[in-house]
Amino acid sequence: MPTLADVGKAAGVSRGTVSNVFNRPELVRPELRERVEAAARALGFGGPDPKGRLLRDGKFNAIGFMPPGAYAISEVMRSPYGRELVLGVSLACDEAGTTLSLVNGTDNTRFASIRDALVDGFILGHSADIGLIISVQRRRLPFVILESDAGPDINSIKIDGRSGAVAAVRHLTGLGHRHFAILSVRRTPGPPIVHMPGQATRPLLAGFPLDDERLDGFKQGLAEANLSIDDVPIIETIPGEPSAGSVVFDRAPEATAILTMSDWQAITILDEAVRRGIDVPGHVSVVGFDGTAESARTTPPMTTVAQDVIGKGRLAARMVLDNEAPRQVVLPVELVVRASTAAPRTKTR
Amino acid sequence: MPTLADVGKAAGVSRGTVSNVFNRPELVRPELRERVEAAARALGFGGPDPKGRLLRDGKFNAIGFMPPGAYAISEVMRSPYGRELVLGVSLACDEAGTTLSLVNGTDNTRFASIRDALVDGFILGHSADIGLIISVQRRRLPFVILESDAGPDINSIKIDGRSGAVAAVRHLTGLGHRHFAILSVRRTPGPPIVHMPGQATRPLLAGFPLDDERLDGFKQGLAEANLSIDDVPIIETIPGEPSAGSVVFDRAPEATAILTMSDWQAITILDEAVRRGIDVPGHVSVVGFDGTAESARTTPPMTTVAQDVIGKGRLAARMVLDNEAPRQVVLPVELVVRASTAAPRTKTR
DNA sequence: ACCATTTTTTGGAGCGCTCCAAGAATTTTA
DNA sequence: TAAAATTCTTGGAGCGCTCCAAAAAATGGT
Repeated sequence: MPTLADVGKAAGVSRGTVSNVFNRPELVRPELRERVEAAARALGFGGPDPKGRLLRDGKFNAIGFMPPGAYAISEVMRSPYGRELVLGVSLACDEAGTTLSLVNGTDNTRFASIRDALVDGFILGHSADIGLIISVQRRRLPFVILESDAGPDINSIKIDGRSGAVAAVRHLTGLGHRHFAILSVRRTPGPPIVHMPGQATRPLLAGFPLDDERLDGFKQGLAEANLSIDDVPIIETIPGEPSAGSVVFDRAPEATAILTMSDWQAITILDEAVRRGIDVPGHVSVVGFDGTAESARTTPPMTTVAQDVIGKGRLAARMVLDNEAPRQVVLPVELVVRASTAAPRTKTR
Repeated sequence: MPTLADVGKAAGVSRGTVSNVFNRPELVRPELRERVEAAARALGFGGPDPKGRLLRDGKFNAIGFMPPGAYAISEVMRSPYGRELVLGVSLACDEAGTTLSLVNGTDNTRFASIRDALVDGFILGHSADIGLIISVQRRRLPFVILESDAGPDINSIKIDGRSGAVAAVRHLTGLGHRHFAILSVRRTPGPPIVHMPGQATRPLLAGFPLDDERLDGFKQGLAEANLSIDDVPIIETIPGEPSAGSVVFDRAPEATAILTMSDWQAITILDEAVRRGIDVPGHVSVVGFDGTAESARTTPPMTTVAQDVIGKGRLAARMVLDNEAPRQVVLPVELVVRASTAAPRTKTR
C-alpha cells in the first residue's frame, strides 16, 4: 500500500502537501493539486490511511457494546430485548454521528476484546463478571453497566425489576390465581433445569442480579397472597430455548399462571400453547417481561411487565457519549395488561 | 495518559520490557515484572494503547456494515428485515471473533464515514449510490454489496426478487383475485405518495434496483393473468410509515389483494385491519415480502415471499471475511403461504 | 526593480506501539 | 574458574499520519 510519502515522491512534492490535497484541497494550488491527484491515481493510493490519522488524533469516534454474560453478539441480536436495546443505542449513535461497535468476546477472550476494542466508550450488558468492569476501567474509558448496580462511582442503568415482578404477581393473584409456575433464565449452556417444590437445589440466587431481583419480586408478590415461592415449580432455560414451552406444560400442568423473565420466553410458551391447542388465557395465563414491540403482536396479545428498552439503550449511549459524573439510574416499569391473562380455569383439563 | 515509555522510565527499564510485561509476561523475570507492574499501577497506566498497536499491526479485526440508501443505523435496527440481516452478519462475526461496526453516515457524511471507518471490510446495504462503491474501492477493502449487481468484479448478493414477486401474484390470481393494490417503498423522506391508475406520474423506476425488480415482477405476474399494472393503485411509503395501512385502505378500497415490498409494510396493513375490524383474508388478502420471523406470528399468520435473510447476512460477512475472488450470488426465494391470503370476497363490504 | 504582503509548500516532531537483532546478565557445564 | 549456553533486556526502526512554524514562491504596490 502506497503512503502519503510515496505519492509525494512520485509527484515531486512533500508528504505534507499530499496530505493537504486530500484533507484541505483549497490550500493547494490547482495545478499542483492535479499533479498530486494524478500521481495518487497512478500509484493506486486511495487516500490517507485512517490508522495514521487515528494515532495522531486519538479519537475512534465509536462506542462499543459488549453483550451481557458470556453471550455472543448474535445472541443479543436474536432476542427481542437485545434488538430493542441495540436499537436504542443506535438511535443515540445516529444523533452523535458515532459508529456502534458490537464487540465480540467469547468467555476468555472478553478481556482481550475490551483491551483492544477501538472505541471511545463502552456499554456493558448486565454481567456477573466484575472483571469486565475492571478491564474497562483500566483503559479509563467512560462506560455504563446495565442491570447491575456497581456502586456510586460507576454509571449504571437498571430497571426496577422487583416492582415489576411484584406487579405481575399481584395482577394474577388479584385475578384469583393460586397455582403458578416460573420460567426463569439459565445462564449457562445446557438443557432446561426443572426445580420442583421440595427439591434440594432450588435456585433463587443465580449470581445475576437481574434474575435474582425478579425472582425475589415474584417471591414477595406471592407472599403477599400467602403463597410461598417454595411451592412453585421453577424452570430455568437458556434464552431462546425452543423447548421451554414444552417443559413448562409437561412439568407444571397444574399451574394456571406462568411467570416469565422475558417476552421472548413468554412468546415461546404462547407458541407452544398454539401448537398444543391450549387456550390462553382460558386454560393458563402467561405474563411476559420487557414489553418489547413483539409482545403487542402475539396471539393473544401479551400481558407483560413493560420497560422502555429503547429509551434505556439510548440513555446508556448518551451517558458514555457525554461522559459526565457517574450516575445510577433506576428506570420505572409498568405492567401492561393485555389478553394473555384472565381468571384461572375453574376445573377440568 | 502515560505511555509504555513513561512506565519504563519510572521502573528503570526500557519501553520494550514494559511491552513484554503486558504482552509476553513469561519473557520477563518475575521480580522485574513485579516492579514494572507496580510502576504501571502507580502511574495509572492501563495497558498498551490499542492505537499504537493498531498502527504497527495494521488489522482492525472488524467489519463494517453501512446501511442502505441514506438510512441511519437505527432505521436498519427498526425494520424486521434489517434486524435479521444484522443478525446474520453477527453470526459470522461471532464465528470469526470479529467486531461488527455499524457505521453511521448520513447523506453527505457517508463518504467520510467510509474513508475513516476502522474496519477491514465492508458490507454495503443496497444502494443507488455508486459513489459508495467507489469510496470503498479506494480503500482497497474487501466488500460486498447487497441487492444490486454491480458487475463481475464486485461481490454482490441479491435475491431473485422478480421471481418472488411473480410467485406472489400468481398465488393471488390463482385464488381468483382481479383487483390489486401495491404498497411500494418511498426512498425519500416524506408522506405516502399515491399513484392512481391513469395518472401521469406512475413510478416503476425508483432507481433502486431492489424495488424496480419487484415492481417489475408484479407487473409480469399480472400480465400473465391478463391484468395490467397500470390499472393498479401504487402507494409508496417510507419504511415503517405508520399511516401506510390507512392510506391503502382509504385510497384503494376496491382492492381484494394487497402486494407489499416487505413484511414490515404488510404488518402495518394487518395492524390497521385489526384496528378497523377488516377481515383478513376474508375481505382482503395481504402478502408480505422477506419472510422474517415476525411474519409467522402476525394475526393472521402472513403469506409472504420468503428469503433467507439471516443466511444472506451471514454469507455477506463470510465473503468479506474470506476475501476471495468476487462472486455474484443470487439467492432463491420461496412463497410461504399462510393465512393472510384466500379467495377474494364475492361482493359487499 | 525592489520591498512588503500574501499565498504555497515544506519537513521536523510526535502520536504509542511491537518487533527484532544484538548486547548484557545469569546459569550451566566441564 | 573459564567458556559455553541460556535467559533477559535493550533501543533502533518503522508503522502513516497531521500539525505547525518556518521557508519559499508568487503577487502587488510604488
